[in-house]
Amino acid sequence: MSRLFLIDGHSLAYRAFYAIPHLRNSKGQLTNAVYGFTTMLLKLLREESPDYLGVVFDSKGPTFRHREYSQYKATRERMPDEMRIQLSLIREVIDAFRIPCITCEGYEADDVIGTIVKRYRDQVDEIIIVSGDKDVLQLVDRKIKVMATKKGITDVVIYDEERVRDKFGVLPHQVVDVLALMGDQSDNVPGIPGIGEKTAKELIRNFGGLDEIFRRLDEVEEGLRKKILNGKEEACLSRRLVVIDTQVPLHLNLSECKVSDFDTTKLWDVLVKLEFKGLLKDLGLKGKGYEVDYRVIKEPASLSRLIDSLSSPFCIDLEITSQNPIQAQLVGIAISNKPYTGFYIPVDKTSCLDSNFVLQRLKPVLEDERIKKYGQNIKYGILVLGRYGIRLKGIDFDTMIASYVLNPETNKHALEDIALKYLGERKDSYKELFGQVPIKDVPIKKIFHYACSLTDTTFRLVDVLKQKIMASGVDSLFREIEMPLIEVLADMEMTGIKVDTDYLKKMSRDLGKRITELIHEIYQLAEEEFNPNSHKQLSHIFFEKLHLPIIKRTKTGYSTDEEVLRRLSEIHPLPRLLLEYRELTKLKSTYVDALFNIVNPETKRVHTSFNQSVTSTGRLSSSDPNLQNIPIRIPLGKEIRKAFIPENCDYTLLSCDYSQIELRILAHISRDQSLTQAFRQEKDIHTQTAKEVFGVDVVTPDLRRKAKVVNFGIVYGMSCFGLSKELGITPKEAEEIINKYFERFAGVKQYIEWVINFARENGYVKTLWGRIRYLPDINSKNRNVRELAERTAINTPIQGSAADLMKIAMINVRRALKDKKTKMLLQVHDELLFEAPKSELHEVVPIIKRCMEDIRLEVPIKVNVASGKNWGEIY
DNA sequence: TTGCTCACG
DNA sequence: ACGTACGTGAGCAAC
Repeated sequence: MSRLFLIDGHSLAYRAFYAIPHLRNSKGQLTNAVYGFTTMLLKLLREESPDYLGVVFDSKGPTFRHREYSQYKATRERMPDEMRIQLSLIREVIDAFRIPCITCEGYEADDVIGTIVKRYRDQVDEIIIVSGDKDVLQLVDRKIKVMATKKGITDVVIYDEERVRDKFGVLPHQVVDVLALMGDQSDNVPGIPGIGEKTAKELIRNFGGLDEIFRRLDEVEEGLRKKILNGKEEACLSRRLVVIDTQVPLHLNLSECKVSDFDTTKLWDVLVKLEFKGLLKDLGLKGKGYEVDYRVIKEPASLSRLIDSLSSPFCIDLEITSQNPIQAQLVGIAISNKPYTGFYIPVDKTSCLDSNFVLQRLKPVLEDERIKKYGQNIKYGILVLGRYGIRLKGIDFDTMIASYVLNPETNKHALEDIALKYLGERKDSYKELFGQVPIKDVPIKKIFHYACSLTDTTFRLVDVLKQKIMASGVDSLFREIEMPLIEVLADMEMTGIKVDTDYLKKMSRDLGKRITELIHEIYQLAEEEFNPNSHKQLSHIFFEKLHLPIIKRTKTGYSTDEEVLRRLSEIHPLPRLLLEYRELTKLKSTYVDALFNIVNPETKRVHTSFNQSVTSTGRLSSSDPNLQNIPIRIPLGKEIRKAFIPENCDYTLLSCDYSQIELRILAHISRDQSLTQAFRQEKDIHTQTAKEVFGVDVVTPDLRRKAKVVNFGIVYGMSCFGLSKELGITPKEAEEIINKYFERFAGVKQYIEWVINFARENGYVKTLWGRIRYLPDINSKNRNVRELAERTAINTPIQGSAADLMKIAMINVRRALKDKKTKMLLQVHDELLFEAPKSELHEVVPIIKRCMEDIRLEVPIKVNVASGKNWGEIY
């Protein structure tokens, strides 16, 4: 049985465009319609295996219908530009599938489809029209069906004769008569005024067709008859407009629609361009083939030859047993120093190349500053090599970091992502190649190719990324800040911070006891046992059993967050208990117990990971454990900080934090008179703001608090609603405060307007040190989306410049402390934490202060220094 | 995996 | 009429 499928191209593209709201490639181009269209096409090919397939598009110019009726489709909204630009990409995809795109000048897709249906209905067993448009239902008969998208992009429904009758109450060939009577809003087809869907269908059901109605008008009830008589002309016109023309002068041969293999090269190119990684994988497409020369180093002599050849830049990657660099064991080393080549040195205790031997041989090269090293996530390599007593030097280019400075917004900086994006090569990840098999159990003859391909690809990426970095103007950010920072972070991670495990143990016990008590009290008040961690069960108790008022909703139900609980505790004792329960369990599970479990039992130190390629603004992030969110605001939480201690009693912890760094940056960027003056005169900035905004001379603590909230809000691009909620005042009052602020700090207002404009015109914003963040949504038609982009445009230069500044300081501090015993341990965005011998304090404090403050801006930069016997007692 | 909540700057 | 402050990571429940 042979089947022909005819797709209404525009109809399907529209459906895809609206079904998939946001999808962009890394260049910010909208690709939602192409993606949806391609997915649907692929699904159709797979599930229906059509014998013949064609995609039909409307022609560009006016059609005979426009000549017939000048108002035809006049109310139709113009195709959105974001959609229009995707049409040619859709055609490229169709082309790559070797499917014909069919159009005919002066005719709509429906007419072309109708013509094809009529012409070839005898040559195939079945024709299926794929369209979201109901007009084509008129073509349905025994052999012709319509496949319509129901909702989303994959849900479809098939209309055959019976289904049309069930759904519309008339036979397929009667559809045109129904439309002639009721009209079609979307095409601006008039129909008869006063006759809607219901009446139209009933008339056609009773009379069989339009002509029959006019012949037997006397049988129609009087009011309706009048309408029909008056509207006769419109009805006839409408009918001519909705009837599909099946006599289109079309040059097409059925054989052109014969489905064949797709053009892999073309498909590869277009899918890479669009960055549809999932589809590439789905289709099993590989990049263009290329010859590689990958070798295994099996004995000392060839190792020597390799080492001798390593005089120019090379790329290195370590194959290890674990994700965690602290416990990772070396399995092999891959090296590439020319494109398309690679060497793999397996290290094994049992062979003559054991890890110590190989590393000792490589050490002089690895530690040679003059020989440049390339790598992907080099920090990891530094940490592993550090454990083998090797200090990697000459670190020149990290492809992961390069990808990050090029586009900090994405989280796709894995080698597979970068290779696809910049080389157009699809790489298999370890998991795809070897699954769950541990690296030690993968035979060398398989792993060597994988390992060499990693270094080879990384090596070849360097040139491409260098070009991109120059073109984006982020070269000095990359060279002078991000690359040097890698070693600083590696040092800090290696050092770690000491934790008082006995103290944590006791705290865990105490918290545990109190939590048990609380649970009992909660059960009593709730009069039943339930899991207080379960948001669902809790909502049930609060809002269905106790009928407490609903304060806030979440996407899926009722909110029970802190604000809600606080307000509910005014009227019921249970929420208060829940608040305490939440606080204690959070502290216990997230901090006390988690920290205890991750401490190195021998050294009693924890080693966090500082990630350099995560945030969109340029900040660092910390994980495993996250040491950037250790409690400080709430009193009990602060107790946890006391668990962080110096190595021994000769040492002390030293904290150096930037004072009001973001507001100082704002003062610098905006050059605002009042703001810069306040900082130059070393005024308390919140007090000063309060004076200006509230117009008072004596600032009460409460007014200062309010001004502080305003200052925070400014940096975030707040709305009057946001401020009103934060201060517990009406939006009107908040608006007055904001207006007053902008009146007194006009430079800040100007900055905000300027930066939003800059983003609109350029599609990105920049920090003081040239870090870029793209904002593709800045011109979005969706207000919420656009306004978020505007707030981001305001905030990113501020937050990001502060991050840049801190990174510069860290690099300088490390260099200045090179010969000191004092060690940098942690960075918490605006604070650096050190471990210093008490005897060295007087020496290092001025050094650190100078490094951190020595950045010339319009306003002075100030660092507060404090020390203590644990992290909790510093402040 | 997603959603909610909550710890930090 | 709607939804509304920037940037993170982690634990837990429920699917």
